[in-house]
Amino acid sequence: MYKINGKEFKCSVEITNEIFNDKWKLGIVWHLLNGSKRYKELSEDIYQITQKTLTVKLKELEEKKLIKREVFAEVPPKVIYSLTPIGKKLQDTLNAMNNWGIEYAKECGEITDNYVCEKKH
Amino acid sequence: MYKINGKEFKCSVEITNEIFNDKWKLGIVWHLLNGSKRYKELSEDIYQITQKTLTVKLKELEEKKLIKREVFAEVPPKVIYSLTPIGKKLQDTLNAMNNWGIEYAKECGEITDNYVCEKKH
DNA sequence: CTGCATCCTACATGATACTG
DNA sequence: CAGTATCATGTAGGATGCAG
Repeated sequence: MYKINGKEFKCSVEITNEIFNDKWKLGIVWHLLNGSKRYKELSEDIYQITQKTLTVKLKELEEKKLIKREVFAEVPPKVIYSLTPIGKKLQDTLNAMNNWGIEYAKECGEITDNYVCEKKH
Repeated sequence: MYKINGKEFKCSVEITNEIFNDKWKLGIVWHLLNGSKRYKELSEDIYQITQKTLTVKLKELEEKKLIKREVFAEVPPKVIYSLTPIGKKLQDTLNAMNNWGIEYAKECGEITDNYVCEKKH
């Protein structure tokens, strides 16, 4: 049994599932696994996320201590987002999800192009 | 690039993320990795899911070809749910999520008990 | 560039009752 | 036992505009 911020979980899979039970957070982490990025870069890299949602999700990830936010006092402003150590540990999970997605596409869909994300893990 | 049921995905992580972008499906698969189960067993094992939601999620998993549904013509009725081969391949992903959840609890929460799910992988 | 403030809607989930 | 049928609701996410 686990307790995080007063909330109880009976199984550790529940923890991971709840944190990433949304449309975008996993994708943000996936992109940050390539290295630190600015707000603008993320908003360009992550297909079709709106600015508002990106801001919300980055804040959630920061609150959950998965990413670090660094503000540079410049004009124009510059903010760098990067993964914390525990955030980086999501690499294994994301890799497994990535591999399974490919398997699933082979079996139940089609691969229409050789373009595969813009990852270089 | 991938296409599944007419829908396009730019990255295989997106596929996995979209399928499991809900509160329950991953947990159902996680339980079925222990072996086939009846409807009733699932509804008892999976903490606090309602019957309606369980039915909806089982149907979705079946449509996506992750589980198989077998009906036995008996009275009272008997229905067995089990993972398909592609469903079973989620083992790696679930294991990774399980491990990460434990790491996260160690770092950002607390482990209040030695009870860890009822898994025996 | 990096956000925040509003308004709005769809959908996932829950509560409850009922059935072959 | 294994579901269906209704009704209700919270909230994630989108659209748009503004700001330091």
